[in-house]
Amino acid sequence: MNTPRHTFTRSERLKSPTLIGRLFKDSHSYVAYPLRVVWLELAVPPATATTPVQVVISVPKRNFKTAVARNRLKRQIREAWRLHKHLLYEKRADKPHISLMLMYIAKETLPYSDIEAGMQKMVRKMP
RNA sequence: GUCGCAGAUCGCUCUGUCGCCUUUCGGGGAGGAAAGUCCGGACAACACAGAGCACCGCACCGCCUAACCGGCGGGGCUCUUUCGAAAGAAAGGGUACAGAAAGUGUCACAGAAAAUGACCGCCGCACUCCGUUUUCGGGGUGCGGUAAGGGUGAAAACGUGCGGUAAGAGCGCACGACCGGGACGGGUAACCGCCACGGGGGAUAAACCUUGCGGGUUGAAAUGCCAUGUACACCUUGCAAAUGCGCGGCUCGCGCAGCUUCAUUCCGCUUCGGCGGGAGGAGGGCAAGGGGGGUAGGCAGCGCAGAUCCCGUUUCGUACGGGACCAGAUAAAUGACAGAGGCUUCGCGCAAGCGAAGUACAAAAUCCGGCUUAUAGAUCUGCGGCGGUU
RNA sequence: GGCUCCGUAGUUCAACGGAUAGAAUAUAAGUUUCCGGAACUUAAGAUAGUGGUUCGAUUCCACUCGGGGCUA
Repeated sequence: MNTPRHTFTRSERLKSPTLIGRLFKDSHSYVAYPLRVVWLELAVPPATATTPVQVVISVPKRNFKTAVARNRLKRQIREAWRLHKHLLYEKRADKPHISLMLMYIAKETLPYSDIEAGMQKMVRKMP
């Protein structure tokens, strides 16, 4: 058993505005508190993709007014994704590529342990 | 030492594990405000004969500056404190501070009157009534004169004194205050001092306005460039079919006929291989080469650069030399977690120390110069008060 | 990123620079009713904040805070 490398490079991020627009139009979603998960299967993966999943992380300005608070939450979510994404990769080893959006929906800042628990729940609920 | 005010500076550190962006592969990687976007520029594209009007902005003076509604210094006005009997002086703060003698507007309530000021009062004249019966005194009505006195008000038509008058009045005079243009002295100037002359006009321009000065417009999502494909306009060549007519909302689409084709279906004939006809579907070109616009996306603009800062020399305008600073992301990198330490406050303790809590505000988005706002805590300088020591 | 507009009771709107900021509706109390509704009477409730101009500011000016719209 080789230990997976917990990386998070540029090609693993979802950047295309058109794809993100499709994510909001026709997609599946569920809640793994404190995260809301929006995802979409793509038959043809984008050219920039090198991994089974491309992810975008979002924290709404409505709930967190200052950029400092939003940045810290996004970084914590990113770390949780980085350390747990291999579980989702194993689960979806022979299924199509997906675009994934993780939105932070709690009204206040929660400790990192809660975000980590939400990330594990997200992997369990993903089909 | 402590408290207050003003100014200036700094604004947590280290280790481990796992990561991110960038790179010339050595390395580098948020701020004093990166914020608000309130001013001014650099830079870029477009426009551009000259002048005027309109619109917007600015408004005491000098200097700094690439420039500014910025900074520094000065002047005027004004407020506070201290000293002083007062005049005034000192210190500190504020100041959008051109023009009210170009014109227009507004000035609530109160008050006689708020800008052509006569309500009461005072004075004169005429008529009349009463007392007195000589003069005179008092009242009423009318016509005039008068800004000395009057409750008001934010503001009341220069102030004090003398003269003057029927009563009064800058009506006249003296002194003083204010305004105007002028001489002299000081100052680069704003302005200040002083002298004589003239004047009598409330406030408000962050009301309209007038005067002077400035402003071409748009902003890095500007702008320039590259360009994937079983996508597309157009051109050439080749390929057995790929043409004609009509309609509509007419660079596009639809319908009908013809043409080509079919792992479809029906009928007829059949030597069971097929052939002919009808229905239905599909096709409005394809391939190769050229080639343009440009979507997704990418590159430049965008930083080892500079109106930057420091030091030294200098002919003190400046020039030269040396050094410092050194992010470059684009659905957004500059971190997450764990541990240790520092600092502040509180509690316990004689003390050493122990424990608990806190450690701000806020994150680049082309780049500079300012302004404004947020900010735990720390350091330095100056001034003042209080206490202690010498 | 740039440009631009707005902020008045809980809500929707008024108010030439002039008295104690007005109206509707909502809220509360009372009258009426067997009870409720409706009606009537009464009360409470606001100029986003700070500073300035002015005798006087919701109004004029500056800054701050909050919200909306336009543009690509």
